Amino acid sequence: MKGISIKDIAKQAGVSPTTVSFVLNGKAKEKRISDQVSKKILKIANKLKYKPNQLARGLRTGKTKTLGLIVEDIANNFFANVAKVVEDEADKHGYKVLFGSTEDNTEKAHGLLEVLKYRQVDGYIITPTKNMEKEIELLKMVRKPVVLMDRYLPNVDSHYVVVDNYQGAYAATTHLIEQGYQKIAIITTTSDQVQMKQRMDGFMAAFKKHGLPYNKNVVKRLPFEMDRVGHTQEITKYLKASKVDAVFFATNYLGIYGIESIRSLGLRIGADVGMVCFDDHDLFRLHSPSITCVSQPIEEIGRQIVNVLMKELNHASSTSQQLVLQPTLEVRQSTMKEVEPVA
Amino acid sequence: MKGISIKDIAKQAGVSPTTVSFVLNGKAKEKRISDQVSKKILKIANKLKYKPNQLARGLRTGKTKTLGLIVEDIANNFFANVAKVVEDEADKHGYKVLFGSTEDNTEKAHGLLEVLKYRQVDGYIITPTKNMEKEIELLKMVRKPVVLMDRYLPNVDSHYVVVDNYQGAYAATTHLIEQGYQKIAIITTTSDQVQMKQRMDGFMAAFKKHGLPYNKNVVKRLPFEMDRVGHTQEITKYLKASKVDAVFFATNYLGIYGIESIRSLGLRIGADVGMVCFDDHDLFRLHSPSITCVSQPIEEIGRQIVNVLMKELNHASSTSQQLVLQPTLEVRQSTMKEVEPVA
DNA sequence: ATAAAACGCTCAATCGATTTAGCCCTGTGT
DNA sequence: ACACAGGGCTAAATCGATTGAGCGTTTTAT
Repeated sequence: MKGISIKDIAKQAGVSPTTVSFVLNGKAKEKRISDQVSKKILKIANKLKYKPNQLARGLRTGKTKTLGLIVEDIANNFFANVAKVVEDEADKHGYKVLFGSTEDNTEKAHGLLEVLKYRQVDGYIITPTKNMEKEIELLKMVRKPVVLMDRYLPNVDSHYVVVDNYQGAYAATTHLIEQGYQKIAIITTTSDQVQMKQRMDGFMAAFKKHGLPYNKNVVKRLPFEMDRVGHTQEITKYLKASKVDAVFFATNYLGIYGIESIRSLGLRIGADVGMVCFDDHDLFRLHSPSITCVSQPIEEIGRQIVNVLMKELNHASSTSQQLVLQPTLEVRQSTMKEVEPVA
Repeated sequence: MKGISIKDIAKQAGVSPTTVSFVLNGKAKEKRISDQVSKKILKIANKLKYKPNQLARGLRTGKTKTLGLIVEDIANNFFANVAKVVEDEADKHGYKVLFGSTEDNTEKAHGLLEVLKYRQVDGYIITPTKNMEKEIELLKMVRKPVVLMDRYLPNVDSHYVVVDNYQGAYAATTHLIEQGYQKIAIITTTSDQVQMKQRMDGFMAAFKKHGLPYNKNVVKRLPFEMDRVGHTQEITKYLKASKVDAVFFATNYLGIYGIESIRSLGLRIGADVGMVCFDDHDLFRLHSPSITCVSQPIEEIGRQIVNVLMKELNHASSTSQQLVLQPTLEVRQSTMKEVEPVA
């Protein structure tokens, strides 16, 4: 079941494999191959539908034309959407994508990197977990392009594409305040990764700016590993105990659990408890009442990630490309104290 | 930045690369390598953290330990969730996954297959588009294991893992009828692929069984390529014109568009228009009113897909493994004519 | 005692493409 | 007439692992 190889073409054209390789790699001019021979080879290659064996090529050149995509959770709406854009864009450049989910677990992330490394992927797109500084540095050492996404590592100088988490959270919180909510809380993860920290900071900044009393009770942190039931129970418990009148959920899945929790308490979203969530979702758009959220420009995130990576793959730059894209606040019904008629 | 190769180990152990290869591939006994040498090699390999170069190995053996996953849309909730399970399971067997979305477009699917082919993936997981019969047959010819998912091709004898679309649709429709809805419609895709056809058939069978008048007006078909706006407009138009009192949406994204449409008409889901959707979604669970749906056993689908594929990769069987898993009807508020108090 | 088998390991070819070094030929300059 | 410079192409090494054939030594069988 062998495919067409460079030898087959060489044989048919009556030339050496070397010549075929030169021509097929566009080095005909540089290597002074005559036009006649070039054309003949091209024609035959076309006729035979020759496709270079990527393994052989990779073995020789060290380039596999493969990217590694390590996300937190490929089943999550945000990451799945980014993955799609990434795959699409990469494809345009002739790259394929290997993927894996970390579940925000350092061990899993480590395992994924390990595998991708000895699969010799050319570049990495990584949603880093904590304690990944060393591994990222290591990749830099071996000159493998890396683009971090969704978050970055403050102590590592690397390329990254993220959104302005601070501004997003600040705008969301300010919006809640301006809508007249008084006792506002933030529900976030236990993780102290930069994107979460920035969302916290944006939240707090809005608090300060408007002179709201800030204390540790306004923050509820929940571990990523906890399951759905655990999350909703914890959120429900917290909401019942703390008597807040609005909540900022720091990620999309927390927002989803949050909706469940608020409703299980018999409270009306918007009227009784305002809510904003970081990251959009079909669910937020269509929920009644619809959920105000900080929407990330997914298309652009994906495009830029690949963009940066391709630039690096072609000619490594000395300075890190660090893109901070602006999210948009999608104002919906969950932040209206007066209940709007359901559309 | 070369990695550790078999040669390095050979040198350190004072043996030939051949011997190292034998030992590392568990052929020590078979190839009569002494225990001392075996152990020494193993120890050195461990110390050096040797990982075989998959490219070289693949070039020689033709096995890449890579699977190709071709889905309709990786950003779709269902496929993203299956992808996650697949990646996880494949990983357990030492396989990595390359993925791509077809958008249900034959050309795109063809392109993906082409790429995966000359990337020499060992096995394929495919959500086939129409007119893929030839390509699947071709893969069979070259003895590449293929498992179809979500749907299969009636004219091709292949492995597949799907759900019982007929039963799912039958149960959903019967449920609508039993809830007292009279003018029931189905909104589906223009595609005549088997999963859609079976959902249609299940729908119609329930109609017949209960003596409901069936005519072509109860069916509305929409093309996959249409965008959100187009979909909602068309659905809205149809609902307004046809005066149905319940709708069965044949896929999750149609259901999502359907919710938008029904609401834009100012109708109450459940009370004014009952609805059921094939395939579950967070949105359906949390929507008010919550949406009754036919839920697919995603975990098991993913596990079985990999399961079947691994069996084939180890020893090709002569008969096709064709798994039809049972979906479950999740009864929720969207099929209650009396409006329940929103929880 | 001697051929045959068992041991324990290695040589070298192979997978398919890339790439360095270099061969032979023709034409130009002197 | 002779060196030298391209022009046009190829041989062979290389990437790292696998594998069929085989080589020298010792043990077993007859």
